Amino acid sequence: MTVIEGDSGKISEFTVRRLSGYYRILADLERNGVHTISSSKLADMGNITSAQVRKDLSYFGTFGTRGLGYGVSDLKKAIQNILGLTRDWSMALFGAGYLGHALFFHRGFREDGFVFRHIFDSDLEKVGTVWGELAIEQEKNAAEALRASPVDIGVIATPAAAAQEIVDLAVASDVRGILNFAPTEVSVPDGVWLRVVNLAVAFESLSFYLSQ
Amino acid sequence: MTVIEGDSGKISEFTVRRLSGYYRILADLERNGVHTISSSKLADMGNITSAQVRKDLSYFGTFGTRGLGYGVSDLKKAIQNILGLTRDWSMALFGAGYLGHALFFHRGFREDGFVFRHIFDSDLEKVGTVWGELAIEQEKNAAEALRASPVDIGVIATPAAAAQEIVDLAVASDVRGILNFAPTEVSVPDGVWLRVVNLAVAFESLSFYLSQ
DNA sequence: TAGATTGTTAATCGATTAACAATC
DNA sequence: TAGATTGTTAATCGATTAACAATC
Repeated sequence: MTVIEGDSGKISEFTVRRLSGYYRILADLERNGVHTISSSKLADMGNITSAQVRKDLSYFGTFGTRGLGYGVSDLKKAIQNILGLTRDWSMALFGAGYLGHALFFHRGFREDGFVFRHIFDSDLEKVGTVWGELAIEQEKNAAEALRASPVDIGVIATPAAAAQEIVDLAVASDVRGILNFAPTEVSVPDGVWLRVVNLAVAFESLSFYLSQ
Repeated sequence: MTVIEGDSGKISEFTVRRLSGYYRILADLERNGVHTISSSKLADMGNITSAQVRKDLSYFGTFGTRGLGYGVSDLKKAIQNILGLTRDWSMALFGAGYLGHALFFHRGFREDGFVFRHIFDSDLEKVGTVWGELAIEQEKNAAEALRASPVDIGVIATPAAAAQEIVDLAVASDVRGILNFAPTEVSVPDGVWLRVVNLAVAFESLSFYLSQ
């Protein structure tokens, strides 16, 4: 388990993922005009326990009122702040295939502050094609393009074989984080954060349980 | 943590996800002509410990030879069997948007035995459009279509607002598993397996660590 | 005030790792 | 045989949950 050292000790990735869940639920509640919520109601909506909710929040401060619960908008803002969603993150997409296309056009990322600034692909046929308002650039010019206009995050949606090379390129271009959607293990140096989304794992894990 | 009761006790989802990782690594090794591998080499390739590899495998039997390690092809076949990848799984895709498109055309799923048999969408503009060799069907005819031609797994790639309703429809049509890609919590009755892939969680968790 | 609910501590549960006898 | 490596047990580590005093 990857952990980070913060003011309040070590925060596990389990906690961070649940915070992301609370954030979405709170946004839904706010949209529906709900003003306060208890840890047990929040827990029910996220299929966990109320103790877990309170414990997760306790790593970052005190956000509730005993006897009353949490203010929906206040807690949502607090979590938004904890997750670093009060600022924009600029991103470069590597790989303009089906998955890259889905990520690029996925609503919600942009609203959350995740903004694509570059799209790179090695296929010259694709170079120049415009997605939204962004033209696909030549992958081999990526280092130069990223020097002129750097990004925080590299999103890897290339085939497995190309992934490590592209990660290295992104790292050399000073990205601080990598989101890897390619179905292969990649490594990054210390100081660069890595998140992995492996679709095959989800399918295969379901297959396992269905087979039992 | 979801667990299942098996012959050898309870298998945690952590173990299943790692098995999926071993499987991919072994497939790569086999493709590269490697014949044997030790638990520690396999561990290095997956960024875990050799004890973890041996422990995971021990839940299902003994697959190695002391002093020598594991036969790559044999272990790959054994894991393929454990994960239920020796048979085909038929699937219905709900939601023919960007993400559905990416999932449908993703190479590798089909090779793994995951085959889409239906595509449903509520947008009448899309109905009739052919993807690969499959025409998009009207979502409101899904129950009927699935009665005529049932599937094992429902893949949910609809907007959040529609997800629970579609899950209920899929469950009523006797799917045994749900893969939820919609950014919302959904619930399924006992006896139906649920896996969740939430892309926003990956982005937001990266944002958290980058903010520290 | 009485009821509700937080924040936090201590207990429990389960996952990971270390260690080593078995054995190729 | 000696070296290597498995399979498994016991120890450790860390995450979750229960419990409850604090307090609105």
